[in-house]
Amino acid sequence: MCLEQSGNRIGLGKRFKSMTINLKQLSKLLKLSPTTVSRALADYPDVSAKTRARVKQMAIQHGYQPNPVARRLQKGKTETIGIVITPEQNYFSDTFFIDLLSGISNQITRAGYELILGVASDEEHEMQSMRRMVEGKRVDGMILTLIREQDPRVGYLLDRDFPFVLYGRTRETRPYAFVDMDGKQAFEKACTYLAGLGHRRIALLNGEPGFMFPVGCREGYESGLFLSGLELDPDLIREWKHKDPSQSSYRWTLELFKNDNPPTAILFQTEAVNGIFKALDELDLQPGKDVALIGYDDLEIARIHRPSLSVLRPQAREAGQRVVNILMEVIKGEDPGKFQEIHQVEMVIRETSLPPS
Amino acid sequence: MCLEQSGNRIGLGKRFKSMTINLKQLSKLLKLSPTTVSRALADYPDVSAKTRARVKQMAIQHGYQPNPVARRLQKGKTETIGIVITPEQNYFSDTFFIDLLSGISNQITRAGYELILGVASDEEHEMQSMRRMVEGKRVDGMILTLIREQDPRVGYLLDRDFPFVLYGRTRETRPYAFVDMDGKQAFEKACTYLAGLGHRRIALLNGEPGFMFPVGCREGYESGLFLSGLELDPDLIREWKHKDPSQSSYRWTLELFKNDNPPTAILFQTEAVNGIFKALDELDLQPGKDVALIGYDDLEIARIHRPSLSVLRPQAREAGQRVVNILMEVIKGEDPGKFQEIHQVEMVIRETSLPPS
DNA sequence: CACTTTTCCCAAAACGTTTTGGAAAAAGGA
DNA sequence: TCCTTTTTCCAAAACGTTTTGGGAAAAGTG
Repeated sequence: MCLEQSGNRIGLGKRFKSMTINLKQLSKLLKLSPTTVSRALADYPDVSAKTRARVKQMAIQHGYQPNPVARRLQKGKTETIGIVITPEQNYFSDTFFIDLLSGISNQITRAGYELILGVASDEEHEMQSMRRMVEGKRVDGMILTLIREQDPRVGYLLDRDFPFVLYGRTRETRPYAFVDMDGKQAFEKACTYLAGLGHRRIALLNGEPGFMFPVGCREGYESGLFLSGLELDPDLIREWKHKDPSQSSYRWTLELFKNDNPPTAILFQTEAVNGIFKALDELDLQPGKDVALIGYDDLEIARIHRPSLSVLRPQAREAGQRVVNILMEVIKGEDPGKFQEIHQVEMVIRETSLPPS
Repeated sequence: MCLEQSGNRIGLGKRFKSMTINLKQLSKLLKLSPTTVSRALADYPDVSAKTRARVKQMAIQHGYQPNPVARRLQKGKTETIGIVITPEQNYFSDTFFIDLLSGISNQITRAGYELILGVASDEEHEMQSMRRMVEGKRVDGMILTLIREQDPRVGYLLDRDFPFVLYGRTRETRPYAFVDMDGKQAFEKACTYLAGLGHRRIALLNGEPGFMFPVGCREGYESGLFLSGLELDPDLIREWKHKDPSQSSYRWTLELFKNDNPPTAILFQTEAVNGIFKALDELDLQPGKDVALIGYDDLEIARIHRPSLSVLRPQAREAGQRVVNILMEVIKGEDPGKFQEIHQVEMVIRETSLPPS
């Protein structure tokens, strides 16, 4: 008993490793060369069907899996994609982002690649984390999210011809690959819908300037007003802060209704909904009834709130998958400029988009 | 112009690679052997101070960084840690988890390691994703979170002597390494605090059974009642569902106040706060004034809500860092049973923990 | 049968490091 | 001076794959 235990102890470190078999051992078992085994498993045509079957069967039997590190060295690839997130900017608490990440992760796994994650506290560390991945030869490609209008990451990667794909867009003249939601079309649709219901004073509570996504939202809003024959009133447009969406949107909503000609509808990013609800509550205005609301992103709260929130719903999972598929092409050497996708956004009408009372 | 462009085009694929230098090239530049250069950079004592300085200077000048893939192959390590998250179980939308992840990621980077992320849709895929990492030799160790009472992941890893650390605990007799928050002490503290204010009917809205963390919370709650000389009333204990914290806690809170002897205080996980606020609002009860509230986890909403929510605040970042430090020791071969840490939880009194009216 | 083609397999090299086991040169001791 | 010790460097092997460039045996062709 005591002996057995100490026997185990000594072997502990090695035990796991010894459970695993490598190519040379497998080939010895089969009385074949490592070359042939490798090629059999990779379905090369120059190995006979009979031996291929024999090899595969033996591989399964012994649970052989090629050591990815060795393969990466030989192939000169890391088989790894990098992404850096900055929780400070909130973004992450959004189920939307989780869906995006889920799509990304699953597609990467399907390709036999790995996703490595960096968590940065601010813009500077974000860049630092990315440089470590790129210059440290730790990844074959990068995925960028939460893009800013002037985004140094994009210039950095373009300068090095390093493969990357944006979820979003930026102001950059050189061609690059991206997948983006059609925020413009979405907000235009929402705006004309509300105008069609009879709303004449439609407000926009937009994301923080500096980031790219509010730009499209604003364009869509303005275009929607124009198409509906409504005037643009700068008093009805404000921005919430990324660092605390609820707080800033709360303050802004209160302020907005001090106006002598207050809005009857608000367009906004769903992230900011808590502050709006809070403010409306204090003002004794019923969401949906007194003020129509349409949010961008279908978060949990939008579904469970009473009244439930009408929203614009981007298909985040699908977008994440596309990002990865495109990145794989770019890594293969395809021209990034060929891959610029803008995805449509669906509108989900629930209880907060009624005609004005 | 045109020529230049096409020149660039042709070289595109190679250009990035050619920017980077490897050990052999560097050693040629220095007129030294690769051995010496490698050892100089690694501060071995058998290379003279003079050449070491020369080597390091040249390495910096040419931006040399050892290829991590080659080093991993030689060292027989992946220098990689794995983690799998399951967004279905919500968990992730919690800033608490982001803080934990942030601590984990930063500490892993500091160690020169990589963090690879799996996103699984359910328990089965969670296991599948982990097996891919472990059996595919893609990681040196695993970090597990959101632990269940009976957690197959733990048994799986123990059976293989594969290094891992839990954030949380499980029911398992074999020794394993973990970092956990002292949920028991936290809820006991909160409970006795409320009782000290004069509350006699204190309710517990606890996490879903099956997971481990609600167990400690309940123990602390019961112990707190006992220490305060209060009876345990099963009618005052309910569980919310992980899949939709807000919805289930909303229903439960409404139900609770149908009681002829309703509570004057509620203990709960902050994750469930939206449903509680919503229900209290409908019941015309003011949080803090009519019902005292203390939540577990200091989420954004706790700070910005008016009245602000008193909370128990776990130090997630620090916990994440500890998890990584411990995992590194376990990977080195230390006995996992030596590393079992339970961290204290701080109580933050804000506006929702007043005496009963 | 003799020659060509096809089928099937393999030895050796390569990927970029680190480690092992010296060996030459310099320094120290008598 | 000669021997020993210390200092400083390096060639070769190893990590576990995949790819390259054949080569032997079998099959086809006339």
